[in-house]
Amino acid sequence: MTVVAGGASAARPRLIRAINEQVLLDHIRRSGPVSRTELANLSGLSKPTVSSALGSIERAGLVHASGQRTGSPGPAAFLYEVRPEAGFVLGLDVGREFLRGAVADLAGTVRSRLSVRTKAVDAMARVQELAGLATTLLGDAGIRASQLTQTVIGSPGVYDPKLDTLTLTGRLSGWDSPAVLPALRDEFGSTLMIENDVDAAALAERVHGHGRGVDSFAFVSVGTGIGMGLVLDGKLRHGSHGVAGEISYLPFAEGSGSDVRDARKRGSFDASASAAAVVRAARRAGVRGASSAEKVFAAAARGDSVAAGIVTEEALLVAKAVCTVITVVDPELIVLGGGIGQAPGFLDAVVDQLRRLAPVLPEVKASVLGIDTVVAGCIAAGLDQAWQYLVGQISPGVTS
Amino acid sequence: MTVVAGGASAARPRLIRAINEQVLLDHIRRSGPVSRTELANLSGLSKPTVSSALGSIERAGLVHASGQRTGSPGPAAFLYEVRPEAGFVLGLDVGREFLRGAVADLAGTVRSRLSVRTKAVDAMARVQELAGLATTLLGDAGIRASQLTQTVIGSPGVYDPKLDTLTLTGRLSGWDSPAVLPALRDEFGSTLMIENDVDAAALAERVHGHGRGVDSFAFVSVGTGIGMGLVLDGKLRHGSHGVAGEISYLPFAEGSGSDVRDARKRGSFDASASAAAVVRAARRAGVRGASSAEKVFAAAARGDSVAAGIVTEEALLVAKAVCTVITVVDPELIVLGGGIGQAPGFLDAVVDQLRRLAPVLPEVKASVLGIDTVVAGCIAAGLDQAWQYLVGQISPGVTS
DNA sequence: AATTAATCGGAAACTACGTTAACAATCACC
DNA sequence: GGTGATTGTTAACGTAGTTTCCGATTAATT
Repeated sequence: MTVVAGGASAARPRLIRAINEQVLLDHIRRSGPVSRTELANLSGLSKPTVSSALGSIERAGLVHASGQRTGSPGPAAFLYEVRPEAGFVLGLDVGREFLRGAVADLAGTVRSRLSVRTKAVDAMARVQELAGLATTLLGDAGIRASQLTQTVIGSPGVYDPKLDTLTLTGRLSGWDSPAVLPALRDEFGSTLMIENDVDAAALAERVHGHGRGVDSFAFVSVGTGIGMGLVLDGKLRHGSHGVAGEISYLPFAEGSGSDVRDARKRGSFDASASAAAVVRAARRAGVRGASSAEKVFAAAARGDSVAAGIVTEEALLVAKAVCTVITVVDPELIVLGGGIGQAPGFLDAVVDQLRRLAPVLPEVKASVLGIDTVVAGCIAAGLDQAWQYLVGQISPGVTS
Repeated sequence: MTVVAGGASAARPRLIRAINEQVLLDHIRRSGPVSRTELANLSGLSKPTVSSALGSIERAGLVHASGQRTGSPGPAAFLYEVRPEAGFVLGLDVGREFLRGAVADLAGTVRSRLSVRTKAVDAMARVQELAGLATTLLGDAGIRASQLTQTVIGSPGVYDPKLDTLTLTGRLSGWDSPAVLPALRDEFGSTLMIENDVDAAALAERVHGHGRGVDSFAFVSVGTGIGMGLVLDGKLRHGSHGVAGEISYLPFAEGSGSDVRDARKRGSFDASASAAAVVRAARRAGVRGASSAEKVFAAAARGDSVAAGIVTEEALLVAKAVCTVITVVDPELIVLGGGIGQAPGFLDAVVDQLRRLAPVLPEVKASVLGIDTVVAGCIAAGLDQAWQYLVGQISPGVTS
């Protein structure tokens, strides 16, 4: 559906060409190789119009004829598909222990993928490691840096557009220094985009996970840290200061597992509900071998009633956070992710608590995506951006 | 800016006419009486196009020439403005004690306004009272019911589009009965729209209050009940089940003032932070003459340190709710409304608490709108809807 | 009072875009 | 090899917007 927004500006005939080109591209992306006639049926446009618009798109290099379909009566139909080499996207995930990355072409095919353990001791060294990883990825994929249409870095912290800095970077020490952003821009050029890591994971969920076809959902990640990515009306919401979804700052000052030193720095909710908090609480309660949250959950699964109590307590905390999200934005779906969020049985424990707390119970699911989720989300965000850019290049002078 | 949404459909030349007609209408609405030439300059369209499109709009009856401007060289320019009689909107506010309402024309001018104290003892009697109020308002305005383009009722509770019922109606007893909605539709016809009362107030804030020109803001109302209206990207967010903004269900189970009987019915946060909870807490603390929240606030203002403590406690609760909203959606602005929210000094108390809690501090303001806010919001919502409908009628067959 | 300059509204000619209808070319199938 | 379905193009037409030009009108100037 075409929507005319609030302060609309006047439309010219070119606009409708631009819209129709986008419509055709959308269909080609979704349906793979298709013929002109099929595109006419899919889009509702007439055959001559499809031919004409497709011509522009083809001349711009975004699609190409990939083959012919025979077998049916009549001439062999030319099949058109996205030209993968029309653009490349680099996605990078900056974690505290690992750097991960991948290069994908415009069709979404991953051309190279890599994870490395970080040895960097400060922020600038980390920037250099990232640049090195990027070089390796480009080399593996056989791509020159100039061919990159878009680079997306998924990182802890939020980008404040008004201050043009990264803040609230939590466990990634030094990453909120004002020098980091210029250094990154210097390394990766003007096509660089920075996305919060959990927001990127939410985008991956939207493209590859439970969020497919869902208009509004919240991806809640509980693990080493706590965060949320919010997709409303199909668009990721960053917020006016970039802090939308920073639920580690929810004002739940639970006594039990919280650590006051963490509260100010990473948020009081993070301090009481992150993996470290689970371990702390388990140790205090006397759970043996509680060296990690996984082990506490495993103990609970084995029947350790004290550990089970810790797990229930944790489920209550997460349920409160989810309830908060429901009462504020009421999404269609909640996806739980992260080491704790995806732990076996945790989903049911959260839903049980939620039933008591929330005014309505939306769908709640555990993420089925794996370790490369953030990279996948960065790629997805980069592809979106790259498409927008390339589509804008088809017929210059059209402000859509 | 014109935005093409996700699953866009093909565009035809007619679409651009439809867009331009809307653009012209927007300018006429905003700028009052304007000439063709001025419209051409405002919109960027050429004079012949403006003349042609304006012709369609005029023939549809949405605008009319209201006069001529002389004084400058050249022929007198015809001035066009919205034809007020092209549509009428009825807005009604269903409260526990009062029913309020107003009738406005398409230009937004209020033609009649009325408040009555309700005597209804059950939901059906209340529906009848509403119908009576509507009849009086129409009579006062000299309008027939058939001339109403849109009727909007602001009411406690939320409309669940999936179940087609009102729920969570809180203090309005019987209002969530499944018979209410059919009865209302029977009385008010197919143009009836139901909006949550706090959401309506948020819309009023957007049109007449601090929300003017602000893209994303939250209107938080604290008084007899607690609620929020959330405007994101210029649009009111209802949520998938209609419960977006029902912050009375925030999982803050504060011990002090809460009443367990209320918690399940109206939400645990309502039970601990509504006006009734303030009075309960004040009485327990031994504040003399604490018969209403106003009196507790007045005592605090006079220097009663115990009452001041209650007020601080209340400010902390509200700040927690606001902090929650910030961490979830990060709006540009928070507007405090309602009897407690607009109480003198309360704003500063909340901001003080917020500084400690929230990851960022957005603008926070107290509403300056009065008792007719909900009605004004209903009128605003109805006018929007009426415009959409009437614009759709100009050139039939265009799916925008 | 006559002339000048500015402005308004519209008509003519042209461009951009999409639609329908007709058509030649092609291929599977009988 | 004929038949029928299908593909992609061409031609004619309708809608919409733009530029250019022009007559008519009015205030300001001479």
